[in-house]
Amino acid sequence: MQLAKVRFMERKRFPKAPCSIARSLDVLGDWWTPLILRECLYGEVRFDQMQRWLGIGRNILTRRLATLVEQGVLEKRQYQERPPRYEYALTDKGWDAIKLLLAMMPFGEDWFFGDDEPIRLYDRQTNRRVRPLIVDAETGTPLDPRQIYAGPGPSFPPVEEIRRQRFKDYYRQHPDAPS
Amino acid sequence: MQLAKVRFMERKRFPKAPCSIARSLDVLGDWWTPLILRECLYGEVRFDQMQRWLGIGRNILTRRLATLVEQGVLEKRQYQERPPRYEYALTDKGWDAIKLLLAMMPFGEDWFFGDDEPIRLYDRQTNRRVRPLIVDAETGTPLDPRQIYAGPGPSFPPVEEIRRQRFKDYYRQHPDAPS
DNA sequence: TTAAGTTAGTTCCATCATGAAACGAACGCT
DNA sequence: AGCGTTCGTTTCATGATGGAACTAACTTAA
Repeated sequence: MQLAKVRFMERKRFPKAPCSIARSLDVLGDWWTPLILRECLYGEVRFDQMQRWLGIGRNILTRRLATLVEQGVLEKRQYQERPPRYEYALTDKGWDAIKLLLAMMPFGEDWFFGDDEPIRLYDRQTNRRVRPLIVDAETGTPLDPRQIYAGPGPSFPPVEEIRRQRFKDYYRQHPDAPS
Repeated sequence: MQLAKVRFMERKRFPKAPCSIARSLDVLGDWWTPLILRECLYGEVRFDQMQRWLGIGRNILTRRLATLVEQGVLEKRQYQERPPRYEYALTDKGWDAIKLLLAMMPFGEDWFFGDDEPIRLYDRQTNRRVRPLIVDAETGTPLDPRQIYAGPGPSFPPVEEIRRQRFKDYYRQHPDAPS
């Protein structure tokens, strides 16, 4: 018979957190998942290819792929009958997740590589170099995080309203902080 | 006397990986770090504030903050003499990291919230709504990951050239894949 | 001046997650 | 039949984590 043991420490997840960041991290917030998606972008879509390039444990890869399929980020599809072999294809959601990886590239280049970017992106049609940049969708101007503040949307739980208030207070006291 | 024990399993890190994504993940690739940075964006820059909002263990928070300061993402600064109290301010590098969080928001909204975005961003000057979007820096057009391929930059280790070749092979065989 | 509260941590411990290596099942080749 | 390859699963030792208790230094209330 199974006793109802008290559970300490489960990795915290926020499946209902009213925060896009937390929810996104729930999907790809661990160490390996983004790298697995990177392999998909590079065209390494088979179990063994991924395993070799990443040096990830096969058991871990098994679990991660299962989770990603479960979450609708990847799609397992058979590419061969006998023996049955599978590859993992990005779904629409998966391709959207790839955008987050693209956003990481300029950060890595700026802070770790300088002119020595290890990887470059090209347009498949024009073969022209592509550089990801985060802008404001309305105006098209590059986003400066220091210029931004956050506020609750329409469905925000009331208790969190306090946070917005705090934010305003803080910046009232430190008009130029933190910089 | 300290015996030279064999070390199994350390969390894999890629401090020298020729990949901006891996290097970025080395800085903020775990579960809590992005949420800590989110709190900084919201103006919750003190130990106890962060701890309460996030529900993170204090020991973990201690370690994460130390790491972030070490990596130059945050700066510990005294805001009070007696008793000495500190707050954590984003550095330039930190503000750049915030951009990655901003990139996550549309993903979370599109796939988890729909019109019910829990958090909105506003311009601190104009108070106009701001929506992050990833575009190509040259042309300003929204990035479509399916339209992109990756290639090695100037400093890429030769062995990785194979990857590029593979990539090309793959897409020669599947001109429209993976979709 | 004493008692209680706050802040910013550290320490200890049980449990979870991870990487390495071994194992295994299904098939292909010869 | 025997061997290798592919795609995993299982086992095990160790690292990472969350929770609770503890500490040290100071502030505030009585």
